[in-house]
Amino acid sequence: MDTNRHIGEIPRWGMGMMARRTEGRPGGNTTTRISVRNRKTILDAAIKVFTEKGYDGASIAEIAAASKLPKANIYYYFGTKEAIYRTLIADVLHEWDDALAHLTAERDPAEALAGYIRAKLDFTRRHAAQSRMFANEAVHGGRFLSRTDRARMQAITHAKMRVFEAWMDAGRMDRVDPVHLFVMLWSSTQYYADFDVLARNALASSRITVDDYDRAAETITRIILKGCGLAA
Amino acid sequence: MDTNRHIGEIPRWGMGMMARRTEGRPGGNTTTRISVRNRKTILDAAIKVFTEKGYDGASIAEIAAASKLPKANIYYYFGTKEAIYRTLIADVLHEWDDALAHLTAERDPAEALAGYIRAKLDFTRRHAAQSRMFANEAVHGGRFLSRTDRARMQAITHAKMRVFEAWMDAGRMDRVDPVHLFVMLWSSTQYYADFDVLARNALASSRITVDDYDRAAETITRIILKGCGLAA
DNA sequence: CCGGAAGTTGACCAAAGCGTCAACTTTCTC
DNA sequence: GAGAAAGTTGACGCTTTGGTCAACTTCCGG
Repeated sequence: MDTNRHIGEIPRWGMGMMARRTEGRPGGNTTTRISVRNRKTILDAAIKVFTEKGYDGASIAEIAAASKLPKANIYYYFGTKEAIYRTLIADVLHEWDDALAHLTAERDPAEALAGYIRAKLDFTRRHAAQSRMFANEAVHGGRFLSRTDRARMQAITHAKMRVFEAWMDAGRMDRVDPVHLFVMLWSSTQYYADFDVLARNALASSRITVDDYDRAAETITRIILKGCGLAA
Repeated sequence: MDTNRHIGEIPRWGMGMMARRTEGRPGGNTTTRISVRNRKTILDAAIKVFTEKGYDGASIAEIAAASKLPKANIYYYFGTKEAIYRTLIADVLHEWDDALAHLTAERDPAEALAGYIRAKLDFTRRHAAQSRMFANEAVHGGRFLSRTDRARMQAITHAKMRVFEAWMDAGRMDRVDPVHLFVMLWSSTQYYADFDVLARNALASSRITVDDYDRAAETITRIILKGCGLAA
């Protein structure tokens, strides 16, 4: 209903099976100077457009305009709108791993949590567009999150929940439900990027500054740490 | 670029000025049995569609199908897609006030906060679709949030922040930044509805149950209260 | 039970959307 | 520097979409 719309069941091009488009695209797999540069240009432009308009609202024409390349050229590198989007989603998913790396069972819980909160807020501040793009995807039910993506996310989340549990077992923090603690961490650190308008409205300012992020980090850290029985 | 597309600068219908559409619509203002029923039918169907697809992704044809009314009939009651959407957004905005009513300076802070968290989670659970629709609107920068809407939200938020400050001044809770406390409350209670896919993934279940919501309420309440120096 | 208001609806329109294509130019490779 | 591979692009096809319209039926107060 989205893609392949007027192509129907039977491929019209020669060659066997599907192939073509996304994979097998003419410029889809090349790694030449030009192709690398152009793919980057396109993805950068696409982030902006997808962030502002969402998947459905974004048009290839707009991405073309933003990247200053003709529409047909976009199709030369990415066979479909979906292919561009999926690439971007996969990217952001991987980029979150860095912040998560803070949470290891060996570290001091207070230190680790504080580090995580700070790293996560830092990331969302610097990559607000991607953050929002992902938020949009999630709000729409994760239509383009593959089974693998979900499994990966789940594995990582659960690994971190086991870290919390290890801390609790060792009596190093209060016993709380790890899932919901994780949600609190995740949601409060995402908020400023994902719901920028609302945050700005609450802060009564036209832009969220680095100072705002600092204060957010401090407040969230203090409440979470104390809330989990971790002395400051 | 969205609406009024092929109408251009000059209205084509007779009558002076704009008028027509949204306001002045034929069936736009009537309060007959039939019109009330149909408007409700349409809005109910529209919530579903807008929630799933977002503003841009939703099509009137789809809303028509979902409400089992012909497309032209939708236009009889709502002049534009935007009019339907705006109505829905305005509605949800008002419905949040109820939960907020918990937060008054006179009440015991611990009790008030616990009540708020519970009420908010309850609301998002029962009106998950609207919640998500609003989240989607916010993620897209609040294109359809009028100046009045924003002002109202800001006024309410700030009023509640003053409640927090009153509690702090009276030494009834720790001194923390009220904006960011508010964000923590808001974001963690919205998460389960807005990011349903992610929450389900973390919970490793196919549906978020009432029990899940209970555990969420308990965990969030405990961490926030203790985190703000409020004895359980 | 009549006349006007309210409601219903199929057919239609123009714009915008995604994706295609074939001809052309630039860039490599040997 | 010639031939092949890679890249470029304007014009085009078909579908969907928001919105309109005019003819028709139903409803309701007097």
